[in-house]
Amino acid sequence: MTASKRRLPVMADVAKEAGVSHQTVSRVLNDHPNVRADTRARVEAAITRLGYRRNLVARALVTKRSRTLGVVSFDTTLYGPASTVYGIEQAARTAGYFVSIVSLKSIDADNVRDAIDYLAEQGVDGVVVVAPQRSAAQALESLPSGMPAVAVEGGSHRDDIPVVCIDQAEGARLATRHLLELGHETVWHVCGPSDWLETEGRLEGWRAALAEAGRPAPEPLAGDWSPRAGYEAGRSLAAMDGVTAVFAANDQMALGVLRALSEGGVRVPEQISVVGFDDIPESEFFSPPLTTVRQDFDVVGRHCIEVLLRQIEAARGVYGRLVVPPRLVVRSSTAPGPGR
Amino acid sequence: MTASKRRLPVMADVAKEAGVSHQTVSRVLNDHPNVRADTRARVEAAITRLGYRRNLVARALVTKRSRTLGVVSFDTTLYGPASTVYGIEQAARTAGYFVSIVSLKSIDADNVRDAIDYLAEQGVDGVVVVAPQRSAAQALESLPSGMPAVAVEGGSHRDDIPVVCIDQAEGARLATRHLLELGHETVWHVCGPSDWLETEGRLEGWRAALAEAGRPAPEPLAGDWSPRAGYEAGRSLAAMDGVTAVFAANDQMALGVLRALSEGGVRVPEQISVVGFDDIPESEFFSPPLTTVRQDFDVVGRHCIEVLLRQIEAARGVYGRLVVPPRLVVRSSTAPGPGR
DNA sequence: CTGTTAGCGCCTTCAG
DNA sequence: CTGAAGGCGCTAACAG
Repeated sequence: MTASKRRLPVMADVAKEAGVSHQTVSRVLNDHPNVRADTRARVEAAITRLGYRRNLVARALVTKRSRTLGVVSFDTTLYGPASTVYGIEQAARTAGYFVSIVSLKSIDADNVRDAIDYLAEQGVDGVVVVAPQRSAAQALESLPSGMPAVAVEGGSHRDDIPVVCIDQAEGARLATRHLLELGHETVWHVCGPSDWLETEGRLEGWRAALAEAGRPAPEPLAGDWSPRAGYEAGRSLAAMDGVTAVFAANDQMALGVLRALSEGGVRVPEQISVVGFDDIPESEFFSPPLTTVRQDFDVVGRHCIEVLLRQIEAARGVYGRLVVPPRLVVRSSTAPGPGR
Repeated sequence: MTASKRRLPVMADVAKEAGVSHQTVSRVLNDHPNVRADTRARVEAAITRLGYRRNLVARALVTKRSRTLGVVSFDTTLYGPASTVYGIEQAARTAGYFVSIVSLKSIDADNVRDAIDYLAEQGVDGVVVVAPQRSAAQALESLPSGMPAVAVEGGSHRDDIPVVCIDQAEGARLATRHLLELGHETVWHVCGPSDWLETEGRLEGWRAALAEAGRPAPEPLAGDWSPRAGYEAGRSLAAMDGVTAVFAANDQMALGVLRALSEGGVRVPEQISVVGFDDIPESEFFSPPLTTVRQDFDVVGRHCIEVLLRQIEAARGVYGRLVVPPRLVVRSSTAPGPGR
C-alpha cells in the first residue's frame, strides 16, 4: 500500500509472493490445465495483491504473435470507411485482438505500401486494407510475403489475398431497376470519382440495368462523393429537359441533388425521382426521405476478421471474393414516372 | 534471391552480411552519430539486400516504450468521435506513434476501465480517452498510476489528467445569441441525452444567453442526438404556439427538426429559425442550409497528442483544461424574428 | 503437477 | 568509431 516509486511488478515478483516458480504463474495466466486448484488460487491472490499486469510485449517477442491486427483505411471520417473500420474493430476485439489503425487522407500505392510496412515492423499478425481505389489496391501486389491480409472492396490480382466486398453493381442495378419499374424512361447517374472501384461497380450496375431494359444510358455526371458535387450535378440536371429519374452514387451527393432541385423549383418526387447509395443515418430525414441502397458494413467487418483469422490461426485461408449483398430501401424520393 | 522458407532476417544476419557486429547495425538503424559513413553505407546495403525489417516488439521490450498510443472512444461511427479520432491518429503518426483503438458501443465506467486495462497490458505509452459521458469520465479516476493520459471533453476530478475540449457552452451561447439578436423573443432547445457532458455544456450556454437577455428559458425538449429524436421534437414544436426559434444540440437532430417542420407545413426560416451544432459536411446542403456551430476536431486531436507526448517524452505535462473555441456558421436556416 | 534452463531480437552498458 | 557482454519479461522445452 506504500506508494512505491518502484517498477511495475513482473512475473517473478508474483512467483515469489505466491511461493511458486514464475513458470507456474505463466501457466495460470495462460489457463494451462496442469495447475492444482489451490496453487492457482494462491497465484491469483498474489496477482491481485500486487496489482500485477502481464506484459504482452514480452509475450509477443517469444510467441511471435502480437494479437494485433493492422487496419489501413482511407479517410475514416467518411461514413463508409468509418463504419467498416468500426465493424472490424468490434469483431477483432471480440476475437481477442487489438487493432492498430492507419487512416490515410490521400491514398495511393506508395502510401498504402508505407502504411503496411509500418504495421509490419510493429509486428501485426495480419492486415486488412480498406482501399477502395484501384491505385491503392495495387499496393497489395507487393505485400510482404507471409503477411496474412484481406482487402475490403479491393480488386487484387494476387489470388492469395481474399477480398470482402459489397456487391456494388447489384446495388446499382437494384436502384436503377426500381426507377425503371416505376415507369421512368431512363435514369441519369451522378457517379463517384474515377479510380474508385465503387464508382466503377455502380456505373456498371446502372448501365446493366438500363441495357436489360433496352434503354440507352445517358452520359453520367461526374462527382466526387461530396454533397457539393451532387449540388452541381443537380443544377445541371434541373436545367435539362426530360430528366425524371436520377441515381446518385452516394447519399451525400443525393443530398446535394435534392438541394439543387429544390432551389430550382423542381419537386421531388413529383417531377424527378432521386435514389442514393449507402443509407447513412441522415437519409431517412432528408427532404424528402431518400430512397437508397443499404450496405451492411458490420457484416463486412465481421467477414474480414473471420477470413483474416483463418489465415493467421489455421494457417490457411478461404481465398477468393466474399460478396455481401446490398438492399434497396424505398422511401419517398421516388415515385411513378410520366409513363404511369 | 532464392525463395527461402527460412525465418525473417534479424539484426545478426544483417551484421554478418555487412561484416560488422549487430551493434553497429543497431546504431545505423537508430541514427547514432558515431558510425563511419562507409560503414553505414555497407550496413544499409545489407539491409536492403536482405529485406531486413526491424522488430519493434523486441525494441519495445528493452526500451519499455512501444511508441503506441491507445485511444478509447465512444462509437466512432458518429461524426464527432470519428473526426476526433482521425485528428488524433494523424497527429500521432506524424509524431512517429502508432494508434491502437478501442471503440465502445456502450460506454460506462466499467467498459472504459476494461479498455484502458487492455491497452495497458499491450504496453501503450499513453492513452487518450474520448469519453463525453459523465459516467465514462469517472473511469479516469482509477487510471493505472503512471500511465500518461489525456481526456477529450472529459471532466475529471484528478488534476493530473489534462483535458482537451471544445467550449460547448460558448458554442451554445453563440447560437442562442444569434437567434436573439435576430429579434426572436426566446429560443427553444432540443438537447442531447442526459449524462453527456456536451449536453450539459450546451444547455448551460443556451440558458446563460437567455438569462443575459433577460428572457425565460422554455423547457428543453429531450433528444438523443439522432435525427429521429429531432423529428419527434420538431413535431411537438410545430404543434405549439409562438415558437419562432429553435436551437438543436446537434446537426442530425436539427435535420429531424427541419423535416418535421417541413411536413407540418412550417416554413424555415420564415416562420421558425433553426440552428444546429457540429457543422457536419451535409448541413450546408440541408433544406434550407443550416446555420450551425462548427467544432474544429482536428485541432482537438492535435492538442491531445501534444499534451500526451509532453507527458511521455518530457515526463511532465501541461495540466488543466485546454479549451478550443467553436465558431458560428450562419447559413439560411435563420432569419429575423417577428420582433423585426 | 511443478521447477529449471534457454532463448525471442533488440538496446544499453562498458571496453577496446 | 566499433565490438562484447548482459538482460528486458515472458514462454517453450524438458526434467523431476
